[in-house]
Amino acid sequence: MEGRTSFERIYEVIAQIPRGRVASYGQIAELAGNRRWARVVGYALHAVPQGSPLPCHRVVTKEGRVSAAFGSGVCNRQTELLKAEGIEFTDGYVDMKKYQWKRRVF
DNA sequence: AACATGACATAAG
DNA sequence: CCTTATGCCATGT
Repeated sequence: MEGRTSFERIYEVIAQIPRGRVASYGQIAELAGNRRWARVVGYALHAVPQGSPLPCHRVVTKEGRVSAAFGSGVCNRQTELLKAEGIEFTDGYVDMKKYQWKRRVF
């Protein structure tokens, strides 16, 4: 059933990000099915309503930097939230080597 | 229905 | 390191 749109798949992936971990847009896109959906991932997150259980604050750019347009969105304290989860920031960047989420194969 | 915009990533110069 | 170009999908006008 392809009734699921890219958004749905993307939301599924994001919802699976464990606490204390971060994932890049490209990674989510790849896990969702296509690595070129990175842009769609961003748009999907932008379309996420405030009451959504999606940990949108755990989504960062591949550089480990918080997206620029986050201030006007849902979680304007993304960095703070991540810090609260135990993620360390260096000069505003996250150490992706340490904190990038690796999807476990169940 | 067509065009433009947007929370990105990658390749090329 | 920076800029430009391309890919992808949904939304708004």
